[in-house]
Amino acid sequence: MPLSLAAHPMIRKIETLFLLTPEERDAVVALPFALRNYNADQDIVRDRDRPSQCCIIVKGLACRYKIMGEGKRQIMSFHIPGDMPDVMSLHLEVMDHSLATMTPSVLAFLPHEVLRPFLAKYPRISDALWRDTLVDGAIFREWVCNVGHREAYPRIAHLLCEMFVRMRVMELAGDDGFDFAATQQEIGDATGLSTVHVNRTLQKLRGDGLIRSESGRVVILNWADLQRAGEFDDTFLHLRPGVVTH
Amino acid sequence: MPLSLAAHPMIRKIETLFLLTPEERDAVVALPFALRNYNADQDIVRDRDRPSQCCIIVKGLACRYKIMGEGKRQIMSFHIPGDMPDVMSLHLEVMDHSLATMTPSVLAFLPHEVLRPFLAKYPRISDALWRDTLVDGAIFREWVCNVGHREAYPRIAHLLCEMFVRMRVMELAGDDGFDFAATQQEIGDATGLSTVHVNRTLQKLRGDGLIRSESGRVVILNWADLQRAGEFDDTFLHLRPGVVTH
DNA sequence: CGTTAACTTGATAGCATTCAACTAGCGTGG
DNA sequence: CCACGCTAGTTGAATGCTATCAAGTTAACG
Repeated sequence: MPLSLAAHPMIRKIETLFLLTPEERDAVVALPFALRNYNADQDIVRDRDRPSQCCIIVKGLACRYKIMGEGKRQIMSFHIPGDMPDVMSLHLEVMDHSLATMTPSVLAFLPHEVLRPFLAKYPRISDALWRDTLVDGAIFREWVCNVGHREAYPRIAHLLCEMFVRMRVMELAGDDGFDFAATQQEIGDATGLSTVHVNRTLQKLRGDGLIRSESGRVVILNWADLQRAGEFDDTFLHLRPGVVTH
Repeated sequence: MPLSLAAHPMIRKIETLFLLTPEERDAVVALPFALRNYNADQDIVRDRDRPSQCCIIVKGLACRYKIMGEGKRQIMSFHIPGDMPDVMSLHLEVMDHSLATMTPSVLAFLPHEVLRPFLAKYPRISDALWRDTLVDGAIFREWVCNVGHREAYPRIAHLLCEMFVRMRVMELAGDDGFDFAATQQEIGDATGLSTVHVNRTLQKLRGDGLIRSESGRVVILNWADLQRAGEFDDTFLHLRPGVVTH
């Protein structure tokens, strides 16, 4: 089931890291992805699973999470179209967390047995995927900093900045805002804050004229101040120079 | 400057993930590592650097950190002999954090120009390094959970469990405890807690008979309860089955 | 239009920070 | 040899950010 070249999420994603040759691009497009539709809040892979395939998010919003003691859950990252949140399963047999959709989504799957020889044949693409997992790691480190050393207000501001830049790079956001269907509960699970406090903090961000949030959408009213509030610096996203951000 | 085979930290490290063939082992030993001594609290690479080499920790204790606003610092990981904390620089040009020793240390360096063709020649070792960076990523995710959803007591317990298992796997710890020269300040920087609170929490852990801590050394008095206190589960370390832990 | 999920608001409680001071250990230099 | 200074660790009190509890409001949806 071929995906169209123009909007191919994997190509766009890799090219946020470096430019592919035409042959490489063709090879990616020729890969036998299996598309599948998901509802909101469906698990894609679960903690302790041993996946035999990798997925790419084509449409929708997903997250990694882990259920902690007392049934609370920690969200460890959000994922947007183009992301391949389980490439790691190529090298790590057992999942140490779960992956789930947050909105109705479309995912493209590729079996490990197809991907492995493909990467052996195209080492530059293999390196690109390695690089992508390294950027993921950099984002996790940033989250450690965010949750570890920032208070609620900058913490949420930083999260919004990250999502905005990542979406813009993938051309999924205009320059004024982006679709972000996370509930306040989910933002709390990601930032380690209670729903109540997320609510109050968002109100403050709105009151300060930094953002406006409608249902499922965040409008950036003052990008400079939002970045300042979140101490945001996009170095950790390791974007290829020349990629459009703002 | 060849390192002895028996205790070669890179080999031992890779073999916590999978077993090397004799030829692969020889090839690793033959690599032209450059050894260098460091004092405590010296930077190895700095935020924004563009490293041209990778390092392996041969002896000592190191950490990744980032300076946050107001001069506070967040430690994002601790590193022990065998760790290669900047392999990522092979694929990510610019450092998004710093790397520093915490104790007097010995490091072995290998230029990117040597490592790159080496990895091209030994794809299994290349995959092992990829895998190792993925485990690093898994540890960061665990830290997000730890800092995001656990209170001081389990948070510190979890950190101690992690360090103990990692050290045991590298045969750097007996079954009763391990050398850990982090100051309470540094533990605070890593867990996002104030020095004062780290101090009080350690006292509680000691008072509950879980650990004993002398200068630079942690003695595990009750491993089962310490794990329970920290909700610790070593899945995220992705150890090769058969590796000795406890 | 009823039902449920998401969001909002107010009040109370608690974990952790901050400030400040004090102790212990250790190396240096007079 | 002891004073001095420095670092790491310890303790107490006060403040504060954030969680929790409880209830009410809005929005979405069949």
